Amino acid sequence: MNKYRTHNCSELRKKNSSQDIILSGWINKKRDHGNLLFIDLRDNYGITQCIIDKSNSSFKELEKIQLESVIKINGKVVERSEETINLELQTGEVEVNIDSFEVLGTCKELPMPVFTDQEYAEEIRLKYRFLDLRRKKIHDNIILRSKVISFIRNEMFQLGFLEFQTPILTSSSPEGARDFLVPSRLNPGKFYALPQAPQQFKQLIMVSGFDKYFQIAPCFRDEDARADRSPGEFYQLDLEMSFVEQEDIFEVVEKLIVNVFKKFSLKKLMHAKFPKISYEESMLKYGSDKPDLRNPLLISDLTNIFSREDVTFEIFKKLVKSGSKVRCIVTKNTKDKPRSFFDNIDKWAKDQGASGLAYFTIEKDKQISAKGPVGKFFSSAALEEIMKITGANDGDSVFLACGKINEVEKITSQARDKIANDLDLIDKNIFAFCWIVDYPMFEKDEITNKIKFSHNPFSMPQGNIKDINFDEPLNIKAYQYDIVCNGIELSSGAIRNHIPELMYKLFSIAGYEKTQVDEKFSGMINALSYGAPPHGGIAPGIDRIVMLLANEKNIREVTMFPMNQNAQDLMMNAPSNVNEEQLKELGLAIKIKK
RNA sequence: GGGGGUGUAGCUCAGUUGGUUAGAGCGAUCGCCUGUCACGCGAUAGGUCGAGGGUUCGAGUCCCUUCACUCCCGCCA
Repeated sequence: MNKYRTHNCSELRKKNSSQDIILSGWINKKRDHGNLLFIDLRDNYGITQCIIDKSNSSFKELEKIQLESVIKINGKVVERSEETINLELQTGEVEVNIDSFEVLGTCKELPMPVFTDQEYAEEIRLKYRFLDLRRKKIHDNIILRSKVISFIRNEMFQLGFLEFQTPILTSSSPEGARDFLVPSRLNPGKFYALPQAPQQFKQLIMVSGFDKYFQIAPCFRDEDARADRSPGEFYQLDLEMSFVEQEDIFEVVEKLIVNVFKKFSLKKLMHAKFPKISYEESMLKYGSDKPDLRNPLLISDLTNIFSREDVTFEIFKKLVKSGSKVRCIVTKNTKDKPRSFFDNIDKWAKDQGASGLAYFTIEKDKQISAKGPVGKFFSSAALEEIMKITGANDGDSVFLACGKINEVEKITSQARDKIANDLDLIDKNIFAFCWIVDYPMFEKDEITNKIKFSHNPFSMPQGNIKDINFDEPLNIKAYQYDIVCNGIELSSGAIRNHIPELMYKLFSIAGYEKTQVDEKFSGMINALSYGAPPHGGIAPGIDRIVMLLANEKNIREVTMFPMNQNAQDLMMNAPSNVNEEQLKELGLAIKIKK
């Protein structure tokens, strides 16, 4: 028999009555009646109420033990009387009469309470993460994470995938995020990089003939944090398949995602089959390549309206003439909303750094007219045209933004969220998935005006390779795709370019010489010239999937030991200084800019 | 790198127009209490009001600087 326990803290039931048992756990709560003491004993599995009174010689001693100390209890299970049953506990029909106890681990005065629903500052939570993790909600989130990952593993094995590990110490690559670097002792002055993703390795696995690979892969990117983005490291379900087309990947991943979300959440899926939206359409209708499809508001383009004679909104007309775009959002039946509703949105837009959102409300008397600050600039014929384009009716309002295309896309995208939240249009009990497809292979860098890869440089361009017009690279689309759920980018993938000549060609468009490609991607470009199968894959973000399933807005709520926003681990004190000896061995000197 | 929010007891927070000795709940310590499950009652301890500077007869409160945490922009193929 185990010396610490015969049962865990959620096991005991009526049928155990009058058994002598041993429990071990943390003191969750004490209720001290002076001559009678209740102790809620907690472990990973649950809570059991234990009881002792002054007739027991260890009563006084137990009374004084701190909450969150770990104790072992020898006692007898007894049925509770009818009126003292606690239905909120799984073990609530019984309790344990304590015979004797032993302290296994004492607890100092707590820096923060453990048994409470109260929220408290993240700084202290992270510093005492081991206490924070005892609290029910986050404890359950972490257990959920474990279950989701093991479920995914099983599904992947059943689908015929093999799990492989890939190196953590690898080489730095151009393109993409900032690398974390690790100095090499044996090769002074040289550095390893932590992988931003096992991208090249998984392609090499395909070249090696393994056909279907997956890994719950740690990925490292030295970029600034967001609520849904850990600084430093995160996990992807990295997968790759040989001899596949885009649709084959979609089928596998969509099935997997649907199974995971159905198993671990009660929320409904908005679409049984994920809709496919082209990048271009998404940017137009949602202003973003990660649209929240729960949000019914759509964006329309009204640029052409502003070249009409009967529209006299001169500020916009002038901007349109010099190449600006006008986009709008229509809100249904908002004619009776108070002025403050509209002005708040305009003010909010200005706070976001935009020049504001003009608005009017469509009214119909004998003919169509527009009310509101800029309503007078539109003739009824122009308004009818706007109604045709946007599907607006009388009683609806139109919010307008004008500016360079990127600016307009950004502000209308944010305004979609803002207005939908203000009007409470988003159903929180739904998961709305979609595929974003047909990404452009290249884009123009705003600042340098140079052509660069818009996503993954290893993606396969669309169309027949002989027919691709490389002279207009901005028109080349790629077999590149994302999964988006509720406005969160869940994964990104592509059919890969496995043809070395084509790879050189594309890299040359992005300004890389052949020799540079050979040097930077030596492992892969070399491998592709020894018989590479057509292949493709995708990498859903594990942390974000669990975040959605746990209904959390912050990724740290589903991460066991997260770093803070400045990429510091407050519990382990990382990053930290190293001593001279270590630096010397690596041939490094510290030069801190002030 | 830039913008917003927050910072008062171990924890969560209140603190009026700038005015006496900065308060409450939880926690801690001590005492009372034999059926609680957020047990109850009483008492005690606990404060660099994030830090520095300024205005003022007087600053938790007003001004300037700065630090920490957080949210957002940039960034994240």
